[in-house]
Amino acid sequence: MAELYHHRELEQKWQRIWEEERAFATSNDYSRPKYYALVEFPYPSGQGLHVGHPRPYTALDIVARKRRMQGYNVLYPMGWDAFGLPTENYAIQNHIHPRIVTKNNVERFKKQLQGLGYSFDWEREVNTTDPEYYKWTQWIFLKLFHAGLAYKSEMPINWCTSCKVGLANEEVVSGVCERCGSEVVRKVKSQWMLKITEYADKLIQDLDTVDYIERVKVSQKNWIGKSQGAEVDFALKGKEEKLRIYTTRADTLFGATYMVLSPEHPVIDKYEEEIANFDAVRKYREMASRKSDFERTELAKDKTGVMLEGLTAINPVNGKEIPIWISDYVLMSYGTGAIMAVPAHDERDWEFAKKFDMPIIEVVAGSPVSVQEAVYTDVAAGTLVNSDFLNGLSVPEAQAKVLEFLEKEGLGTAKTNFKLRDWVFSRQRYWGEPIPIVHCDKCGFVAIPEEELPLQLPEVDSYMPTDTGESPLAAMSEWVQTVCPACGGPAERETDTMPQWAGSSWYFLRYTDPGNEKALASKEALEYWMPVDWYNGGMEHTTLHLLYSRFWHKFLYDRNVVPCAEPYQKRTSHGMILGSNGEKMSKSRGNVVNPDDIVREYGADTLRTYEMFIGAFDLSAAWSEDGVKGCRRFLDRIWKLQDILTEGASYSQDMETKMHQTIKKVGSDYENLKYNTAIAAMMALLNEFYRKNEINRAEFKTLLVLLNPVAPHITEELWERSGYEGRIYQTQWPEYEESKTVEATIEIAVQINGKTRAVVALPADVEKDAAIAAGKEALGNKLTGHIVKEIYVPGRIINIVAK
RNA sequence: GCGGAUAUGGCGGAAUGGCAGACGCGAUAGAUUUAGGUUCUAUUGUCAACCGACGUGCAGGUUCAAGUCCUGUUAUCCGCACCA
Repeated sequence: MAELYHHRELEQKWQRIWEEERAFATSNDYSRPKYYALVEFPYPSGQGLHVGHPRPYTALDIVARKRRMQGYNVLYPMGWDAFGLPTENYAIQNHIHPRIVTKNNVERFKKQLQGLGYSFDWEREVNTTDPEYYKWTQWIFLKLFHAGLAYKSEMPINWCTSCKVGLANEEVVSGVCERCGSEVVRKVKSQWMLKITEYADKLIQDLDTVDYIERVKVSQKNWIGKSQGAEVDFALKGKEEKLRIYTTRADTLFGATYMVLSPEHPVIDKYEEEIANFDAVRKYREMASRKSDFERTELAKDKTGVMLEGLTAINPVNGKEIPIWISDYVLMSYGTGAIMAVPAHDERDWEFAKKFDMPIIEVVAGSPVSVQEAVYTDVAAGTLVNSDFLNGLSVPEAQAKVLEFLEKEGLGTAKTNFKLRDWVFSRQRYWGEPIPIVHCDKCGFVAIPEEELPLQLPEVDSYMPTDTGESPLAAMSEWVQTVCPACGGPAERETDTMPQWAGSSWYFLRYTDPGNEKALASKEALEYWMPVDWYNGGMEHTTLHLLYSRFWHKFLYDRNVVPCAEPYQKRTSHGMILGSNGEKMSKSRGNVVNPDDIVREYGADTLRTYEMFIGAFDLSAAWSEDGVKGCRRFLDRIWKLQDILTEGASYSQDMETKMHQTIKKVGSDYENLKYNTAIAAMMALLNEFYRKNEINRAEFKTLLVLLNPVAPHITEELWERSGYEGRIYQTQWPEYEESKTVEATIEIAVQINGKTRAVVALPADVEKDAAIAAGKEALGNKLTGHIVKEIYVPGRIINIVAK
């Protein structure tokens, strides 16, 4: 009898040996086939590792280990996305430097990850807060700046009243701060912006060239929000000036009965004198400006607005005079900040028209009820009416024709718009990358010279953001006061820092060559390793992080820094791990599971196996301690196979087919995110050995290798104890023969009218006639009536259709 | 409102249009044990307990055959939200 399975000693032993032997160090031999597997690097929070972390890490660890056994040079790296607010807030509360907090958290995280036996190449660890790392984050920013893609702009930003920091639109959730839940208000500040909109089209188009799971592609497309329409000029009666609007329904031009401008539209100020009711207009604009974006959209479902008395617009296609309104349902930040209102065929316009009693003219027929009763927006079915030269056309035909007309007459042009807006890149915080720009009264904004990078974060007395909204860096006058690199005169440093997204937008490049002092990575390393072959991360990052990093990568590609247009060849996402009550794990719900406890009590291999067995990889799954125990039992039974091990050196006759089938299934399941069924297949195989009460050396060896990517420690130990050659991590992935996965005789269900009535055992290669004859014989007198049809699906089923 | 996903035993979940419920958990009975735990064996969708009938959110349809395909519908979860 073998001794008991002591997971603790055994796991520590192998983690030590792997480290000593540099088992998973990536080779720089660029002649070998490469494989780059990537998981999102964590934010090293003070709470330590969450049980959610090991799910994706184990999944790609399985892929990485399998690839190594298949002869690939594998890069599977890990690092730290360590700038960010929680660390800074902790530092403020406890009066510890964020650098120290980060260092402690990273140490803890690293120890926890190493305790799980991941095959990360720790020699390539990166940390976004390391000046040698953020030197290159700043370098990329300067490239963007020189290319005109980074600019400063006065603009209303989302201001978190509690964090005292500007937030990107994406960080505002339901009108409150994504991080702290406090109220978000609008505040005008001068902000650094990145022109991601310049890449909007490419970011959509190139999705066709990559292998992302469908819902990730869909959400990227929705976020970018491309729409094709037209810009049309409406004349102002008695003025030279024209008002430009944006529409996706130029076909409905004849139905435009009024115009609506955004309250911020500049033309309003211009004609202050002529607007008779300017006091009312001013009042409305003030009210609108006080509202946050959230209030404007969420709380103002009820349409409001004011008509501009004294100004009239002229519909360019029919010369009709129409009134101009302002309303906050029209946003200055999209299109031209002005629309033509076609109440018959646009829901918002219809509501507005009903409220303010504006005329509703039908120009697309097909509605079952009058457009006075309900809005009609069906593009596919309608036919144009009341529209002069467009009458009788379908919507798409009308769109083409009216556009042709507008362009010919110089009244408008086709125009594509995007919902995507430029990226607010400034944070008024300490714990982030300093923006390497100075402001000189004479020269304006000037980049600091590349040789001066990294521009290090100075030591400050307080990390507390100021009430005025300035970064804590602003209080460091010694640091702020500098000389202009262009003219040598006095200048001031930028005191805002970069958002957390910055460091994570390019980290995968640094892994390819992390020590490089001359470039973010060498050309050779980038050409060999990029693109990432498989990137897995959370669904919560499928819009922002993915979009931002693709944007930076495309920019770097255009600047000839990286060799490919897309950073990630394949992107998958994992589901969340929920508490045992099916709710999201959180301290307040009291359902948090600490991975350290599981590792201590059951072992890292058990935790890994359980998290892979818990359910479909891309769906969320609830934690179950009983499920953990079941996986531990499975490993115990693997361990005890030692007791029934016999000497045979090839698969036994009756196990051969099963072995080949299992190799095939486990291998393909590992590739297709079906870790749960891979483990189920190995459990079934294990049960088979117990049923026979024996396993030979060839069978055991194969089973150990198949299981190794999931449970690396126990399989390495059993490998050694059984006297197989070398280490299991150095061995080859087993091959299977397709012909040997097919059983010689198969059991086939025999059905009458689709209901199973008998089962026959037949040779796998049986002919149809013989199969049906055997089937009928097995049915015997159950078969009555006359036979209409006989169906034989090879290897599957015999169905006799009888009446 | 728009977009995406999900719905299968007591539970987690399997099923290229071909015997629904693999695998695991839990449960029941038995063996081992002083006992509990562990381990082992057997049973375990429901009803009927003999043949059998019924079963994948709900209602239809296609097919020799539907959890799977089509049409409609309900519920839950996630994302976005006046983007003209």
